[in-house]
Amino acid sequence: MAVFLSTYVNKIDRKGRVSVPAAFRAALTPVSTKGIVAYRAVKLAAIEGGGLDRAEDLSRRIDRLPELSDERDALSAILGELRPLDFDGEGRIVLPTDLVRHATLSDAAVFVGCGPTFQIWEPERFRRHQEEMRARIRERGLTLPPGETP
Amino acid sequence: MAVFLSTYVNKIDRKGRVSVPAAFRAALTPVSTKGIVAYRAVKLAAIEGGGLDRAEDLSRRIDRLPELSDERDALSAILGELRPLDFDGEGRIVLPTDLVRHATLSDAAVFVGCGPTFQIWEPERFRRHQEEMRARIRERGLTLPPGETP
DNA sequence: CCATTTAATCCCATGCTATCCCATACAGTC
DNA sequence: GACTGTATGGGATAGCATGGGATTAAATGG
Repeated sequence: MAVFLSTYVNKIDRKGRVSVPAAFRAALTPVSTKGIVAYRAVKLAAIEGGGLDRAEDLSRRIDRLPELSDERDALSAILGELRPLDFDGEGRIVLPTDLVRHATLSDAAVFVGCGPTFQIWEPERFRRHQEEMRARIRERGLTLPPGETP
Repeated sequence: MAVFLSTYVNKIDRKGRVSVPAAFRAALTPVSTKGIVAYRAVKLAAIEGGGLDRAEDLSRRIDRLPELSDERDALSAILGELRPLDFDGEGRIVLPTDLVRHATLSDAAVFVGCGPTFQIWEPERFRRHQEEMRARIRERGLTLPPGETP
């Protein structure tokens, strides 16, 4: 699966278009070179995105939850939020207005790599979020899960 | 995994390029000879770096945490900080401006081997830091744990 | 069912920046 | 003292982000 790293800031033009960073486009798997999927982040004022294959992945994972469970009902609602967004000839996407509102985007968008997914933030909001996360790691002494032990 | 040792001082040219010490490049594992990853050190005014395989490793370990968990949200913010930096034909990298600012670099960079990772410092800052660390060992009477006994 | 307006898509032009490529200096080695 | 590899500098080039029209598709109203 694709791995998104690093952070990029791109402009949103008056038509609502943004270039997806070339590095992110290059990271997409061959099955999803035509575009990405985007949806409102559940707990953050940001847009969450990933390759088109992520839709399938999410669907499969939710399908593992017990049927008729509240948990499943809630999480499967995410699937309805997924927006496939195709690139134009220059590797740009058009951000749907409701996603723009959810992330309070105006004229610039920060693309943040999160491994198998990425996030799209309003610059100032992202700066604050990043500081908060850094502080949380430092103060709570969060540590990484260990690597594989075969 | 790669092992970085010793200390090297290289110049930063007006384009922001620095040669990664040949010894460090040689220490990289075959899977990551194309470049390195760099990120702001969490507790120091320095840049931390390692092989590209380190990024994959981090991503894989964070991906083990359940999605939508607070812990994952915090730790995945680290991935956005990771900058994959490719070598040019001469083994140089270009340091992103925000990393340069974080480490207050200007025209020279000190590469310090720290085993599986390395650090990049502004020369004068590094000198002070080094003295401080030596003093801490002396004053607090810090000791090394013994080696393994198989 | 057609006409008119609106919105979305495609296509090309531009400036910038990062990347490539070659050229030089310098040091250690044989 | 010639040679190899490393560090460093600078010009040329290609890729990328961005902006603006033109063309097409969709939505709305008659």
